[in-house]
Amino acid sequence: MPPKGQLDEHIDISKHFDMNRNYSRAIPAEWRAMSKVFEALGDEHRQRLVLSFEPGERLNVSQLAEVSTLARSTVSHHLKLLREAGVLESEKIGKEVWYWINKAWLTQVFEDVTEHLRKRL
Amino acid sequence: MPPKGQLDEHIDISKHFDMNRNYSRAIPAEWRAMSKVFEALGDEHRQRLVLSFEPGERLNVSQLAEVSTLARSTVSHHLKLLREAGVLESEKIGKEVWYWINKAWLTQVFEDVTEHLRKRL
DNA sequence: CCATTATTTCGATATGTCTGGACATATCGA
DNA sequence: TCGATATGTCCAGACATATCGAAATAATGG
Repeated sequence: MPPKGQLDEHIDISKHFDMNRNYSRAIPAEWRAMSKVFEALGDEHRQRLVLSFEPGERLNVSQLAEVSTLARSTVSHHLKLLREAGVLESEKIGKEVWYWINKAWLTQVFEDVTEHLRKRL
Repeated sequence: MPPKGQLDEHIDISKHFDMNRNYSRAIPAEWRAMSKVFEALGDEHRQRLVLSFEPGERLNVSQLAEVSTLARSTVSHHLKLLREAGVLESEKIGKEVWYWINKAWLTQVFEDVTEHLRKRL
């Protein structure tokens, strides 16, 4: 008997489904950007941190650590991941580092993925 | 001039920012649904599996395992997570289990989060 | 300088996730 | 019922992430 995955010589299986065979190829740009976002927002603590912001608001690490149940250093770690994912932006002013939501970019990426979902999936 | 969000030492700190203090409270419904999706799509292999589908297409586990670089049991594991997250749906027909993208629901959830992002963040 | 404050980095440990092979279950046809 | 096929589950090792406190870094004011 043929091993799994091997094709029956009489039938070309490729004609039987249109499956996207690009599995190992590059992921579409809009998904690649979103990939980091998914990863960042997949964690409940990071999600809560993001939801701590009011519209247009900037918050520093101490303020975020204050409402969080985590240690300051841990909050700092999560903020770093959120910033690297593009979810948050930050600016250091004096001793403090202020964070805010990268709203425009985030909205754009979400819309791109939604569009890709609509048209290509 | 003081940067936005910076505090005056003479005045009660609580009056200077509207930070959402509901950190430890319930996460909004649209984010709770999205939470699992984020987690599921945060993994590159799972993302590739999802992107393997052509519009409206149904694929079974063997087909998905075939294009994947992972062992069949591993693919099965990832498919389970994607199904539990609501990204994929499945139906068993005979010996085979067919998977497809839960497009309508997924689109809806993405739009809900985008709306929440627009209006509340 | 020195002390203070805000934040990040480091080190250690705990916890969680990914992975593939072995095994179990389900379905179908002979 | 038996054998083949398709899928799911369990397990254990490898690997990654989360967490905290302590130490290090940076900025400020005296």
